Amino acid sequence: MRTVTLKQIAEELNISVTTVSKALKGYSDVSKETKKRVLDLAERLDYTPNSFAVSLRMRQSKIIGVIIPDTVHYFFSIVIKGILKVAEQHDYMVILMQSNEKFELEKKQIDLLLSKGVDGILISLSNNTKRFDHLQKVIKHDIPLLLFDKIAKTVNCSKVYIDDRKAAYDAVTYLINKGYRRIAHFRGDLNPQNSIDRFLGYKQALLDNNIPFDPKLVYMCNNNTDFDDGYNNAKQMFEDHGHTIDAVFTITDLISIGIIKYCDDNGIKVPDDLALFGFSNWFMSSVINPELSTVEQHPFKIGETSAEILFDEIKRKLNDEPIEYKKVVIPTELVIRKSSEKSENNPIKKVINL
Amino acid sequence: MRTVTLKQIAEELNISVTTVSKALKGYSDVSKETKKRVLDLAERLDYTPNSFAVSLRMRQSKIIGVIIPDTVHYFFSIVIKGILKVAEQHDYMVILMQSNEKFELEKKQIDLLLSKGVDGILISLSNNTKRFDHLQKVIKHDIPLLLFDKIAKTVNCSKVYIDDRKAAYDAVTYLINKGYRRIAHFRGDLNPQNSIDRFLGYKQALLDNNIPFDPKLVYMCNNNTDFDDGYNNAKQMFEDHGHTIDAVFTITDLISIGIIKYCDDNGIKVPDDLALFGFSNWFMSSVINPELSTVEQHPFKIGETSAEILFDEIKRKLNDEPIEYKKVVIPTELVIRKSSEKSENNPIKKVINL
DNA sequence: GATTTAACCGAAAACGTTTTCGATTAACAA
DNA sequence: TTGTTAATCGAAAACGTTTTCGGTTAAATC
Repeated sequence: MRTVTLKQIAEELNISVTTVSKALKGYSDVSKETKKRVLDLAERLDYTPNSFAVSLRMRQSKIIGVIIPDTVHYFFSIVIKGILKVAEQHDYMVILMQSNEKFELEKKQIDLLLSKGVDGILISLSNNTKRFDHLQKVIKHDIPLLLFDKIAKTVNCSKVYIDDRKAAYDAVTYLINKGYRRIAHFRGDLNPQNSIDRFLGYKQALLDNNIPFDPKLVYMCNNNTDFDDGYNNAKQMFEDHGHTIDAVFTITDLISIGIIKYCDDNGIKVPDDLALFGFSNWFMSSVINPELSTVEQHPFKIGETSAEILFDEIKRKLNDEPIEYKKVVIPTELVIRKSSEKSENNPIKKVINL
Repeated sequence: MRTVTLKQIAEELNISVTTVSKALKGYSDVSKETKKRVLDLAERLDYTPNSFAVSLRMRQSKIIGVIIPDTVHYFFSIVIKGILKVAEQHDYMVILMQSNEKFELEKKQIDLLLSKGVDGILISLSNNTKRFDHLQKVIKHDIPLLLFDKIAKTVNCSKVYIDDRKAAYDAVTYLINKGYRRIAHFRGDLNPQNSIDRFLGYKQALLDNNIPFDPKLVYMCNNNTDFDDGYNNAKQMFEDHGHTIDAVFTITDLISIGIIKYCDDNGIKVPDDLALFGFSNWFMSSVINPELSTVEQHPFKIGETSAEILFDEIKRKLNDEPIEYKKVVIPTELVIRKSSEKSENNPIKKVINL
C-alpha cells in the first residue's frame, strides 16, 4: 500500500501541489470549489501528511522526550500518566527513556533525544548524576528543558518538585504531637537531594520540639527497590536499642513495609509497640496491615504540571516570546492511617527525659 | 546555537556535500585524507545528522510505538521496562501511549503512530476493543505489528502472551491437591479474553478432579484498579455461603488483597479459614500478610520478547525477507506463599461429598 | 477604454539528507 | 600514441512538505 502524497492528489485533480497544500491548510486563496475537491479526494484516499517532511520543513517534531530513572516505580508510573494525558491534549507524543539510575546512560539518552529533534525534554535525574554538562547542552541547543522530582538546583531551567524538607518536618511533627518522643529515621542514600532534605526535615522537627537529635537513631538504607533494607535495619535497630524506640519515620513507604514485615515476624505490634510513618503513598500502603501513614506527593499533578509548563515554553519559543523559568512546588499532604495511631487503651508509655 | 549541517562542513572544507556525507558514512570512494578532514571537523563542530531529513530520505523513523491500557500497573510498568531495554539495544526509541481502556482512544493513537511514521507497533488491547479495523489498517500499511498480553486471536500478526487457561488450571489444581475442595472463583469482566480463559481453566481443573462446578461460587469483579471489588464480593460470598468455602482463586492479586482486607476486618484467618490464590504476582503480594500465592507472568520477558520479535520483523522488512508471524507463549509459574498453605495443626476439615 | 482590484493559482525555493551516475584525473599498459 | 583502469569527487535527483512571491484572469471602477 503506497502512501498517498500531495503530489498524487495534485496530479489526480490536475492542479499544483501548492494549491493542494493550501486547500488542506485552509488558506484563503483557494476557491471554494477546488478546496472541496481537494478535501474530498484527500478524505477518500485517506491522506495523511508525511510527518518527516513536515518536521523537516517546520523544524518541529511534535515529540517531547521524558527520562526517568525507572518505570517500575509506582510514583513514576503515575507521573508518566500525567505527562501522557497533557501531551495528548497538546497533540504531542512522548518518547520515554529510563536511565536505570546510571549517569552515563542518562547522558547518552539526552544526546539521542537531541539528535531526534524533540521539541522539549522532561527529566528526573538519576541518583548518580552529579555533573550537569548534558543538561547544559540541552539549554545551549535552545530546547526547552524541565527537571522534576529529582532536580539539580544549579541548572537554569524550570523545575517541578515537592518540598521534601517540609513534608518530612510535618510528618515528624505529627508524630511528636501524637506523643511519640523517641523517633528513629531510616534515611536514604546521600546522593539524591530528596533524602538529604527529608533527613533535615526530620532533624529540624525534633529540634523545634526540644527533642535532642540522636545520630544513633538514624539508619541508612541505600536500596530502594526491595524491602530488605527496612527489614534488616529494623533488626539492627532492635538490637541496638531494644524496645525503647517509639516510632520510625522512613524515607519511603517501602522501608516502612520492611519494618512491618520484621515486626510481624517477631511479634512486635504496629503501631502499639512501634509507630511507623512512610513517604510517597505507594499503592500498597493502603493495603498492608496495618495501613501505613505516609506523605502524599501527588505524582499525577507533578506530571501534569511539568508537561504544562514545558508545552508553554515550547509555544513561547515558537512565538519568539520571552521565557521565564518557573519553579513550582507541589504541596504535599500527610495521609494518616493506622500505623501511626496508637490505640486508646494502649497509650504511649515510653517518654524519655527531655 | 545554529545546528550544523553537511552543507556547512562542506563549505568550510571547500568540498561537496556529497563527499562529506560519504566520508561520514564510510564510503570507499573518499580519499583517506579528505575523510580525516571531514571526520575531524564534524567531531569539532559536534555534528549530528538531522533526523527529520534522514527519516524523510530513508523512510525510517527509528521509533516504535507502544500502546498499553494503563501505565499505572505493576505488570505493564515491567513490560515497558523490558521493551525499553531491547529498544535501546537496537538503537530505537519508544513512543508510549496509553489507551485508558478506551477503544476510541486506542484507535486514534494507532492513527497518530501511523502518521508519525513509526517503524513498528506493540500493543496490548484495551478491554473495550472488540473490533479490529484499526489493527488491520496497520497491517495494510505494511507496518510490523505485534500484540502482547491482551491479544486478538483473529488478527493476523505476531503475538506474545501467556496461557491463561493453563495457568489458572495449574493454580486451581494446586489448591485441589492441597486438599481444598470447595473453591470459589472471583472472575473478571467478560471482555478481555484473559478473564474468560482463567475462568475456563478454573472450571476445567474442578471437572478433571471430579469436583462439580457450581456457578454460585463464581463472583464477578469488573473493576481492577481498586480492591473494593474483592472486599465486597468477599462479604457477599460469606453471606451466601457462610463459612463453607475452602479457598478462592481470583482473577488478579488485587482481588485477593481485597478479600484479605475483608477477612482482616472480620476475624477470618487466611489461610486457615480461607485459602487464597491470586494471579500476576504484583509486588505487594510478597509484602502483604499473609503473603499471597499467585501466578508469575514474567512481564519483563513478555516485553523483551515482544520487542525482539518486532525488531526482527522490521529488519526483515527492510531486507525484503519473508516474514512469518510468531506466536510465543511465555511460560508461567506458580508462586507458592502462605495464603494457600494451611498450617499443620489446622488441616482442612471441610470436604464435601463427591 | 483604461486602470485598478480581487480572486485564484502555481513556480520555485527551502528544509538536510542519501545515493546514483557520470566526470575527471593520473597512472599504467599496450 | 591510444586505451584501460583505479581513485576520487560532485551534480543532481529524490524524499514530501510549506510558504513566498509573482502571474493570470475577470470583474469592478474611473
